[in-house]
Amino acid sequence: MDDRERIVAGLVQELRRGTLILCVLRQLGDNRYGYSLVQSLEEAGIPIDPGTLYPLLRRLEKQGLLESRWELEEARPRRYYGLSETGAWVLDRLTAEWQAMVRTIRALVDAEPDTQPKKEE
Amino acid sequence: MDDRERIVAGLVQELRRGTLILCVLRQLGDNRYGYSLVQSLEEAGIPIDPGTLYPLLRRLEKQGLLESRWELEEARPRRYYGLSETGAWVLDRLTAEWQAMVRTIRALVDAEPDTQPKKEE
DNA sequence: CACTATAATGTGTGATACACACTAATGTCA
DNA sequence: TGACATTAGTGTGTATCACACATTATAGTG
Repeated sequence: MDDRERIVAGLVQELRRGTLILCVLRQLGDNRYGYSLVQSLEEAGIPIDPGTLYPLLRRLEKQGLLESRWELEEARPRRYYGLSETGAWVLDRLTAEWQAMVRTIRALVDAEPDTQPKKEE
Repeated sequence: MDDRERIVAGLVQELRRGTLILCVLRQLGDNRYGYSLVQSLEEAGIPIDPGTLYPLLRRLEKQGLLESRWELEEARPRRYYGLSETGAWVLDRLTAEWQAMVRTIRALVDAEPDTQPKKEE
């Protein structure tokens, strides 16, 4: 309800942006179908709307990072996704970049902000 | 030149999204003008295009996180920005959310992906 | 058998924000 | 004087995410 809370919520959403792909790629180490990803990410503390995930999966497949196939034998038809070779390579690179970014930002955030406490007002 | 490199570059850019605001807010602990932010962030390993930063600053000011004033006494007129009270509050919250997010993702990324090495094919 | 919940996959739209290219002015130094 | 750095800004295109909505199929309940 607070204005400031709303601003923070927006910024947090902006922060999550992009990390979703990292998380999804990571979870696709073994084959999964969309709905199971929604659930396992939810459990991991990363809620994702199905309306966000499914287009994401299609996008990643079009880029060649994922491969999918319909599995019709089971109780319900499900579309299983798995990392392609390219996808695995990209995941490695992306993970490294993510960790570098975290270190960079930690350096900024941990830095004393008050080394020059004041200037003239 | 590689296709895969281009994909990674795009995803990294997506990762950076949102973190820019965190970094900028953090650097505004003491008053700064736009161009100096471009330079200090560059040194810190976070290059930012002036065409990205200036609209960002105006946006943050419109949201009430920043306050600015023209400084005409110096060699060149510069617009100095500083955190407002709200801005400082938001920065605290955002920093906490960021760190929580980093922990959550680390838990995902550090998890062994090969606990169930194979399924039936 | 109708009705509903839930599993499972998708589509369409709108808000937002970032990158990039561009403009424009002033100071500095060779 | 001319080139370059400094400093601030605008405008446009594109991509992503959230949200609401749609669709099919199965299982369960009265």
